Amino acid sequence: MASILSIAEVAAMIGDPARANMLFTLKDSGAASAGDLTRSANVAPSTASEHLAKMTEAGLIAVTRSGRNRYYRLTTERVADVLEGLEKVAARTRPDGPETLRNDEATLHARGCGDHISGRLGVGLAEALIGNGTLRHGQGGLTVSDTGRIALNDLGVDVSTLESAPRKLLALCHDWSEDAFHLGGSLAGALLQNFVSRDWVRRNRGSHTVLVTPTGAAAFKKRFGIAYRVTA
Amino acid sequence: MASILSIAEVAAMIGDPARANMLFTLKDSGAASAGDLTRSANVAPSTASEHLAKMTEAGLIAVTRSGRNRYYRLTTERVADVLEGLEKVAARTRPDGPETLRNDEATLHARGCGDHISGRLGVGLAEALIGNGTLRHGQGGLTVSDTGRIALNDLGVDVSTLESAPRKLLALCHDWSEDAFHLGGSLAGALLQNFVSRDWVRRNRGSHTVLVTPTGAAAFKKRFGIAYRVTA
DNA sequence: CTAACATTTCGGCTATGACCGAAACATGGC
DNA sequence: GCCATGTTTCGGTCATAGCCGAAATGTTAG
Repeated sequence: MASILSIAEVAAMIGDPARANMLFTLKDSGAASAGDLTRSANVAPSTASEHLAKMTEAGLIAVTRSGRNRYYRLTTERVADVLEGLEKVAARTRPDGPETLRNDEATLHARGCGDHISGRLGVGLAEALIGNGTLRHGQGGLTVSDTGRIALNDLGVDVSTLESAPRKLLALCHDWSEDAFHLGGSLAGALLQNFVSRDWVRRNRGSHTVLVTPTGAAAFKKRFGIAYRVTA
Repeated sequence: MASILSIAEVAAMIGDPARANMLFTLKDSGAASAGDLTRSANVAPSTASEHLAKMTEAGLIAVTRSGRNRYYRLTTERVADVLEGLEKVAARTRPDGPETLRNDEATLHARGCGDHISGRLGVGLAEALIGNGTLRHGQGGLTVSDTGRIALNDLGVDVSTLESAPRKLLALCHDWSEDAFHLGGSLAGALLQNFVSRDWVRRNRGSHTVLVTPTGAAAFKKRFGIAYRVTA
């Protein structure tokens, strides 16, 4: 019979988004290297290493070495069972958790020229990506720079694939709500898919709006300098 | 499909010892009042109220009112399932968790006159209970004072029941390890049972020693002024 | 109506955990 | 042997969660 304290410690191990991400990656894939899990959780290697050490020490995961790589896996099926159980419980509680940003801070909608990210996120993204050189505003319109191509690929957006499609890659559209220009085109759509898969934003069913999560707000601020305030 | 973030939030809800205590109390008993859960978790009413509000908001528990009491219960069987799963996982990981106090700081053993709590805990308890008036050192030996009786009952130790048993209620025995007197008798045994159930101490299998947990160290310091240092 | 009980709210305090960059260490490829 | 890659360690920063007491609020018993 485990004590309340040790049970709480196991739950707390799962109770961090980065660690939870890693645990689910391991549940789904069976095993993964420290590098894989670092990218999956989107944290610094040092952060990932510390989390992996904690989960190993807590007995949730086990490690084997293969060359320079360390491969991790869940220690038992019971750990996987707990993750599934938590997933079921989480699915039945409030879908956006106790703390969310307000609804109308980012919108997604489809128009003639493809997906758009409007609102503060879309405008902020447009400004950030032009400002940091990812996108270039040239004579031929908006284009992706060479270094920008690499950065977007690192983020998980394959620019070449998007370019070979018939849809327009990039567009700047006037955003009446922010009185500025926001991002449109298939790149905007791909970015948004990426943000959804990272749980930076969540789609609102039956609406074009998306919800920026606290994790997303932190990521947008850090990566793109887009500031959001947590609201009640 | 719940997001990683919402799953981590559910797990984090369980990942606090006070909240976990309340959740398990509800799992075992079906329903309990806020006051019951406050005592169970051994926190201040304000702390308990805040925890209950969080778990309610997170969808883990639900509340109904009856007069001045608020009664809580788990919202679904899935929550109970997760708690059981966590219990199984915790039972198979390191039983004393990543951080414990050293083994030899308290010992429990049975002698001719009944249970003893020796070592620092036993000596500290004896001193504290005499010092705060719970126990009186009179001509008839060591006795429980009237106010001490109430205090012990509040702690969950039923002194009357112990007194009606044939075993010796109280004894002071010389503790060679601390060169002082420690507590013995059925009251010592009942206190120790109480501490185990609160996860303030844990028995070491195959040994008379017990382990003082960080929670226990905090409680002993606060309630009895017995200082422990957390060790590696 | 008042006192007692149950519970909540709020402001404040403190410990701690997550995060990271830089440096160090381990391993493999050339 | 050197360089690149993967990973860990360590010192430091900062946000936040848990805790509480005091006061406030709600309900009931007398």
